[in-house]
Amino acid sequence: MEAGLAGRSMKKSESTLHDVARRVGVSPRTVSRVVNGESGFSEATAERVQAAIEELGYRPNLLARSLITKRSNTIGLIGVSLTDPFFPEVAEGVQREASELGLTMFFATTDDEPDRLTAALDTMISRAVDGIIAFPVQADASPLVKAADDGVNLVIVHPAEPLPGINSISSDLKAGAIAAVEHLQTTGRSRIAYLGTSTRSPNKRATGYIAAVEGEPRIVTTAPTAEGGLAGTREILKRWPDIDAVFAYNDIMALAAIQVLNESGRAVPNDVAVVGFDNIELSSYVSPPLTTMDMDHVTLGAKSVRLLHSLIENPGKEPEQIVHPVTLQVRRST
Amino acid sequence: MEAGLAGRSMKKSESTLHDVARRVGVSPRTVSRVVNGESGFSEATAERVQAAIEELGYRPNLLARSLITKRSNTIGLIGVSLTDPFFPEVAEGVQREASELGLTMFFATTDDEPDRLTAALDTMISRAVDGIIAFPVQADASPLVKAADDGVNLVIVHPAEPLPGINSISSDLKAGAIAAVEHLQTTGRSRIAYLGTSTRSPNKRATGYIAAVEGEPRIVTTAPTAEGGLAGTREILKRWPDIDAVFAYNDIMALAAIQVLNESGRAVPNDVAVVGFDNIELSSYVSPPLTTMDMDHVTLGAKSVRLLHSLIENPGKEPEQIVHPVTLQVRRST
DNA sequence: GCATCTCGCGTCAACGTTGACGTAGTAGGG
DNA sequence: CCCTACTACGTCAACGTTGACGCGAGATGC
Repeated sequence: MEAGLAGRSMKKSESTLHDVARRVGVSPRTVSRVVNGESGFSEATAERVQAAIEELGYRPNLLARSLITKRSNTIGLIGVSLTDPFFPEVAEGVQREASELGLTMFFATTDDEPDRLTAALDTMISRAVDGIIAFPVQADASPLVKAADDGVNLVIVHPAEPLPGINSISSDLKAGAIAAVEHLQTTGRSRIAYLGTSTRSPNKRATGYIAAVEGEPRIVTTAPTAEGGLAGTREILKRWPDIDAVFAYNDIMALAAIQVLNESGRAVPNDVAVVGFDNIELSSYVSPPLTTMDMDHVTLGAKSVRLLHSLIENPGKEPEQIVHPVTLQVRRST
Repeated sequence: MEAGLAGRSMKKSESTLHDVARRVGVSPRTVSRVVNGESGFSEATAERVQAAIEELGYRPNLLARSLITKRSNTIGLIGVSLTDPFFPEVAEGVQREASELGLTMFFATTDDEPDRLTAALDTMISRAVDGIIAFPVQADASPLVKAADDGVNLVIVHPAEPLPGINSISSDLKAGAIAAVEHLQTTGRSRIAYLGTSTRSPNKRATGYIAAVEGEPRIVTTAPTAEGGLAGTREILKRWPDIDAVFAYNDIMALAAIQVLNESGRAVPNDVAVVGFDNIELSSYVSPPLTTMDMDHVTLGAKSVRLLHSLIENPGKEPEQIVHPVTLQVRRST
């Protein structure tokens, strides 16, 4: 209501509980009760306090609140890089679920450098996060293990190796591989090759393939890249020219396989069916669109928040290792 | 050194400056000085303090520190969704630069809902961020304007419309369009059509095209989607069958254009050259790989952090509108 | 009519840190 | 020998909030 040169950039000096209290003529403690919806105040005071809050543009200072309550309602998310194809999806799921649960999210990436992982953990812990979700990929997980031992609420998404005693959530890769092979079998394929990779020793996809395939497994291992896929597929055709299906370790390799199969005069899917793994975006754009296994990273992220939340709410809860199903995405390559 | 049932999950009770101080036999204030690298302590005490910090696993409580210093060394990043094709790149650039500057990042998405934008701003401000970067896309920017008026350090990336008095950073779309057209001209094309869209009124790309093209502009506007691209390109061919180049509003439309051109018996790039805009990932995988304009979102994100940082360090700094260049990515479609 | 309870507050201390200021002891200058 | 300056601390209050507790007034129970 004041005349003059108001407007423009009035840097509103943050007001506090005390300012509101003074305005209304009650104690700060009473304002605090109203703000937090506790009991112990009359309807009339509540209204006057609310009015004063509006007028002053009061916002609670969550730092001060957290300092005393020992709860910040924040969680941290640590990943490798947003240029990784899956991490944005995981982060999206984390963000959605966190927002749903009223949690604010810290975010950091490590580029798989152990020092940066340690640094990210340190700052987040120093900022009193209630818990941390990590999607560490290849990196050395020992800083994470140490944090968990220190009592930090921690959930690891897709740990590279099993970490007993630590909360984690992984995709059911073996079941996914079995589903892929079974899909090929039910669509009439019987000579199914596995275009695999040997980078990690106990490869769950390979295990699933071996469990599901009938007769002698046809396995070639190579690098998990486009080049590896090209070479590996040629090797497969040389060793078993009569195959009628290829199950690949990932979509990039599957696309390479399609290319080699076409070059060799085999039509996909008529002569040879191809199933990939990962459901990268590209796989729905190529011709023929690729049948593949989808890990549903968004849901994976959301689930990891729910797990973390249950840790926060139930201190001393026993660690849990959740497996998340992988679903078949049927397109035109099978 | 203690025997017994130690190990396992020793929830290390957070230690404070007081604990360290007691251990060393100095005052907390002295420990604080050592931790912050201030002056006023001897080399000997510093060493003993450091040792005690190690032993106790002391971490400064950044909430308490921020509460009193009024600086949190945190910034917030608000975007629409990580499923948006560009936001992860912006976020990656923001994260890298923030990490470089010692800033911790809050993160939130809005799905273009104004209420969620307001909510994200509110919590971040309540958590005393030093500044906020927003990548709002279509949403109503008024909550952002209000925040800026309240004195929040704010940088908007790619504001939908110019917001005078507010710090922003945008891609130089007009210059990009000019560069695209000039590239076509220098490679010998003279009858260049623009496959545009009419969603936003003063379209910078259209302006650039009109400025650079020689003779009468050939413009068709349609929806900025694959379907729009198909229909628009057919319209172009009907009206100007003799065109030798198409400049599209975005890559999706450019890819649709290539498809229609091929169907009409025109070879790309031999008969007609095509330039897109955005440099989406897909554009390097298609055949022929698409020549397009790259907005370099990672650098854009990094620059926005530097701008925000300068705001934080220089209170009262005049608002700045930065334009970031768009670069030509030549591939095989031209 | 008195004890008891509940409501609607207020008071005080504490969370872990740093800013402002004080001070004992030593060094150096004249 | 005194004054000044500096070093190496310590003390105290404050940041904005909430937990623990206290207390008077009115309602309720018997």
